[in-house]
Amino acid sequence: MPEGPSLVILRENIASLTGLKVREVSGNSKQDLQRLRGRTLRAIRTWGKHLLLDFGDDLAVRIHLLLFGSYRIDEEKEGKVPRLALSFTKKRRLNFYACSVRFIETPLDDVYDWSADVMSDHWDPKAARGKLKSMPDAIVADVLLDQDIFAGVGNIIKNEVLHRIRLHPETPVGALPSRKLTELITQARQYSFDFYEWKKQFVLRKHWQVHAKKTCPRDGTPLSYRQYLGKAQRRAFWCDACQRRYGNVPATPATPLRRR
DNA sequence: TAACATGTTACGGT
DNA sequence: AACCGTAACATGTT
Repeated sequence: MPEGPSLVILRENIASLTGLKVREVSGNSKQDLQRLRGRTLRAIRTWGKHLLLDFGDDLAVRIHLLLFGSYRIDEEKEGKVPRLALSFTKKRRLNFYACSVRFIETPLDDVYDWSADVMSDHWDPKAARGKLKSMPDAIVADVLLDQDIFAGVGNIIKNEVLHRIRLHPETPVGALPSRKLTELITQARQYSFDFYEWKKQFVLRKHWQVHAKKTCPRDGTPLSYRQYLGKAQRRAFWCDACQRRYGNVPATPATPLRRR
């Protein structure tokens, strides 16, 4: 559920709540939810993996679904206590479960750098390039997950983008030829839009080339897999035959199993 | 069925 | 202060 494109879909699914007034609020969030009572939902925005319910007058609710979060529109989830349940006028409802809920009491434009959001109209590839230039030693698997650079990109998108551009996950940013760096930035956004379309059509999974796969779709080469790769310590799937590693950086030894 | 996963944050230690 | 590693959280799926 929770990568950037899924949040855009969520935003679109609840767009019809814009302009409605909150009649009742409940939920097990620690925020003072009753402050929302009687307020009008002025706008719904997203930034990366954040859903932003803007109630105006410097009060917005930030929802982050993390790994397990979910939502329901105009219905309840059987046997689950909502973290936040909003009842609106016109008998509309919106529930969120197992997620992070926080108030933001600063204008959203002051808090968020919209140019970093790969799904945003304000996405700025040049800004991303500048940030990447300042961190030559970081590996590409880590920078794709860096929300200050590629807000909305998650682990699936990371793995798929790197395969699409035939780039090894452990390549340091500084070792990338200029054109490859351009591809990385371009495809971080392009793949996210492909993800968005496939997700809407319920065909996302079948388009996965490497994520959670065993062999490379190009020629059946067994994929390499590391459970905890890079600083982010996330799963990486890649093909050593077609994903090139740049730079004279020795392959890192297999990551020791992280204690869990 | 136990382990894991599309994610992040809080906290303690250095 | 900045950085690092670990625990914690939560739930559907395999």
